[in-house]
Amino acid sequence: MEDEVDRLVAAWRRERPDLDVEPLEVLSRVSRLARHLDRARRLAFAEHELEPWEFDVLTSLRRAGAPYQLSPGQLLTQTLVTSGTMTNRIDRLTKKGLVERLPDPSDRRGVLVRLTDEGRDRADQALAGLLDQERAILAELSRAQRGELAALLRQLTAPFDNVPG
Amino acid sequence: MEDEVDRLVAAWRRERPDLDVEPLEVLSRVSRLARHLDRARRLAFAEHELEPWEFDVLTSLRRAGAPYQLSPGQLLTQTLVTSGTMTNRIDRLTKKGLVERLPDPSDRRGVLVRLTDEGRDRADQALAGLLDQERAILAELSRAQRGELAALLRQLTAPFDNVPG
DNA sequence: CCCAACTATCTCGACGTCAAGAGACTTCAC
DNA sequence: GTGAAGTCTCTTGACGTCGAGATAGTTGGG
Repeated sequence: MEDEVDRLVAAWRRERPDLDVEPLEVLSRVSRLARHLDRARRLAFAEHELEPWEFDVLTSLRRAGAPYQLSPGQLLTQTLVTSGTMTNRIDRLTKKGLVERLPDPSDRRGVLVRLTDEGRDRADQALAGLLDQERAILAELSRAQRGELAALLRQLTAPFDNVPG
Repeated sequence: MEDEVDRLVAAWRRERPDLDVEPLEVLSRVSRLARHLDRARRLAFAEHELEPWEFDVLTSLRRAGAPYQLSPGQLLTQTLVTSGTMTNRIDRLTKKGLVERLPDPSDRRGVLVRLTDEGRDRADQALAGLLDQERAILAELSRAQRGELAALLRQLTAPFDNVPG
């Protein structure tokens, strides 16, 4: 089956026959698929009355394990947003009762952000919903194909994930 | 080589051993890789003094072929932004002399956005730079692997690209 | 001890996007 | 032809993010 990238590549080959546009076959698909996934996730989370950014923060805390608390700085590095954004997010999640701020007992500059019981439940429910949705999307592929795809993608992500930058 | 998703999946298996988190192996990698690509692209475009959104608009016009003009509405559907955003983008690109607005001769409500000569050159240069960068990222894989990867990704994107929504 | 350098979090202003709707024009059934 | 419905672009206001700087607290060499 043809997709939007096939059309895009065909247009480039017509307009710029001098260029080798083969890289777009892989990387444009990655970007476009990510965009589709963002939209699909937004819908899935909406059923649990969560925004994607809320899910990101709550699940970072959830993955940390009991007692489900991290500093704002640790949350920054996990979610890849800036500090001003994180302050704002924690404020809003606190207002909704999903997290709470505690003073860090070992550093008076610091703060710890802890999941409330409701925050934990909401994160767990939303994760289950997300996985159901993703399984449906991946039903296009066989188990073996999914494994292959994961391995190929890992080869591309590993260099990014294993350098200082 | 291990990547960030391997760590993420391991954390979930520890915290939620009851869930099957296999879908994350594929789709979290897609999302994370897209994020890395966004950053890398921003850097590549900066060498040509272009923002990613500028590249999107200019190359949509470029791909249309001579005389390199489209209506704002056509640009909306290509770039997946809303109309207010597109008005703003066209305004800024006009100020930079990369596109110009022309009245649509066949519909007085309408406008045509046309690439200037400079806009066309900038789009061509930025595309070449982007392809060089993407080739470097894909050098991790053999030609055959790239083909496999493109085919697997097409299977996932095609359903999104070929439905009304 | 003390001070300089460093770290952690929060504050603030600018910016880009979105969503809803207004205004201008076109189309088509009657 | 005329009016209602549809289409196209632009305007507006709210919102979330970023980036730079401010504030408060910590650390370590001398």
